[in-house]
Amino acid sequence: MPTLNEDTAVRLAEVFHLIGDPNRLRIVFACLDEPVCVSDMAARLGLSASLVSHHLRLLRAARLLGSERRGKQVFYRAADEHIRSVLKDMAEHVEEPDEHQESG
Amino acid sequence: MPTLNEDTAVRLAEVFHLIGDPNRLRIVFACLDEPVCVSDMAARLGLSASLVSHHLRLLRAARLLGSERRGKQVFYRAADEHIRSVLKDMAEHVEEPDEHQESG
DNA sequence: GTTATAACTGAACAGGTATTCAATTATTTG
DNA sequence: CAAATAATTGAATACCTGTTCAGTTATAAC
Repeated sequence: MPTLNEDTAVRLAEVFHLIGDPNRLRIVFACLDEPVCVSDMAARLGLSASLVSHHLRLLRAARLLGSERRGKQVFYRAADEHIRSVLKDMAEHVEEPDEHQESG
Repeated sequence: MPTLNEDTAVRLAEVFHLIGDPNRLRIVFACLDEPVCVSDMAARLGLSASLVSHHLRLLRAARLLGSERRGKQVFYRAADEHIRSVLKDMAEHVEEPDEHQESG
């Protein structure tokens, strides 16, 4: 994997930028395995519905989440398997102690 | 993987935030497989040495990169295998067409 | 129709941050 | 020592973004 194409870098970075916010990351995690409606999400995460909705719009626009309306409620869920994989891998990295490195 | 611990979310998001900038992402990619010195990196990416250095400091502080001085030059390289895995997975996600989703 | 609930939207604001420029610190060479 | 190259640092700035608040739209129940 050599130097990264500038255009690809921008698109990739956009995705990382989105999950680079704690609340947005928690939102993605919340609907990783099952669809969750906005109000439940807000309650579970202790955030306002407005804030959650703002974040959901961004996540959906980037196709990280998909949405489906059921009556008055709108359910969101993680889009695909890649997201799951990425989050799991990165979680491992964070948990890890510090081997790998010769200077800080 | 249920709701994400708030503290873990913050630390995870910090990592994603770092590679959520196009230039920083390209920097990580540039030294993914081999150590690269700052000046080479700057030249290759078309960025000032100062800017690259600023970004490198953040990446190193988060232990995404490791550094090693060789004479006048300082070489940086990606820290471990997780980074590679995450970037590869996410690259796939970006390349993918749009299956998965019932509403935009 | 009205009322109630769920979600979305826009404006506004505070705090954060990517970038540049100038100056400074290493390290090597003459 | 001085000169040259490599890299780091700090301040300044222009831009971006997460959050809140108030208002609006959509759906369901009465």
